[in-house]
Amino acid sequence: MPRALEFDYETSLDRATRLFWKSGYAGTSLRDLLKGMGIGESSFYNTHKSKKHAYLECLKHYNETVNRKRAEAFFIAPTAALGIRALFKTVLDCLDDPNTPSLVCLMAGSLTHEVLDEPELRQYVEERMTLLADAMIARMSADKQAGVLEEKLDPHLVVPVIITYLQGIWRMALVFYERSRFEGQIDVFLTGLGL
Amino acid sequence: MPRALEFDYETSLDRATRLFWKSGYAGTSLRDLLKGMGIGESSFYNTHKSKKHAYLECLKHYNETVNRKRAEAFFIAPTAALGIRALFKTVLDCLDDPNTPSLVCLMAGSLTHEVLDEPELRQYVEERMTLLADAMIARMSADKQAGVLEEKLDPHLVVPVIITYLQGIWRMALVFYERSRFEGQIDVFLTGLGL
DNA sequence: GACTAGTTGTAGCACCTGCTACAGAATGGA
DNA sequence: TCCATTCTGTAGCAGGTGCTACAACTAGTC
Repeated sequence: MPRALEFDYETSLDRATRLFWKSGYAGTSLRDLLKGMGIGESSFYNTHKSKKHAYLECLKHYNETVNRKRAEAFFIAPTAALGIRALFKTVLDCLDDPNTPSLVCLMAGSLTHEVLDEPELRQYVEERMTLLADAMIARMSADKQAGVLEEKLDPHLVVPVIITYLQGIWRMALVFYERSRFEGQIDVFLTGLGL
Repeated sequence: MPRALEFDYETSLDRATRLFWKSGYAGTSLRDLLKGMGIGESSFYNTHKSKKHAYLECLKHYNETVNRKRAEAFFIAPTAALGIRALFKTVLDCLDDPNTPSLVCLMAGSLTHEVLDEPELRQYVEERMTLLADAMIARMSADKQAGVLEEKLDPHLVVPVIITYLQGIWRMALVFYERSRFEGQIDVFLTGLGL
């Protein structure tokens, strides 16, 4: 091994993730990235095939850190219903956190032409969203069998509704955000669904 | 009047709108616009101060045509509840229409940093969204007074929930769209709210 | 100490971005 | 017919884009 990397890959990736998170894929130029990551073009292209691939790595990193915590909040809760409420709470906490780079989740922010038009990125986003949906569906089904959840509730129908609403929240927050209002609206939404 | 415009302003604006609608603000270059509109840079900058202002004009044009029909569907319906269902139907019809340039409403697609960071654009989007919300709230309040709508339903809480869900739909459609599934989900969502 | 394999900084490529300057063309009124 | 006024096409600017070529550097191996 003739020469070691002069920068820490993990921290540079974390910085890149925050940059993409803040301004989106197209809104973050390569120069912005390099400056934020603290490396030069050579180092960048030695570790990332292209800007697109770097973005994909950032998406993965984001899922393994930020979204992982959200998923945990869901799974730790004693019931699916409480888990979903916990999940929404993490979203509001994120919106409130002054440390958060942006009012859109990086994954939710990837639901745009510019990202979805790239097959590799699209595939990953689709994959991740189905993964989340399937996990929620499984959890709710288990609750139903255990008798904790109303029998008439169809997880295959309710879960997509929840995810859709979640996406809506990330968009609305960009325009109007006020915690108490959002809390009230989420409550109306979830109790309506019977959760 | 020394010389008349050689192109029709309205049709050129309509074409521009469809281009922005298809690929978003940043995704549509000035060259794309000119080509699609069938005019040269001189003509463009004689009628539009800048690309940003042209986008604003397109947003207005979109609201006066596409969104106007949606609003009409809402107001024509005998009750607010039916109006909201009619509104959702127009959205699904739009998603199904092969003539539709994109699976995101131009207004919903404007809920991005790139657009919202421009003060003039942001102001217009905010204004339009509050306008729609207020109209829906007023309609629901009237229905409540008339005894057509459940008393316990709070329009100021329910309407934002509906709009949030609407935004979510426009995002989810980019990833997974299937009419029958969406119909089922919308029904679960609205009946949950008591509509 | 030479060799080799890897990393780094610099300079620059070809292309695209929104936008402008300017000459030429077309039309009305005097 | 000349003028003024407006429109249009062309050419090009200054700056930004993602990316690459290349020389210099750094380390471990022989």
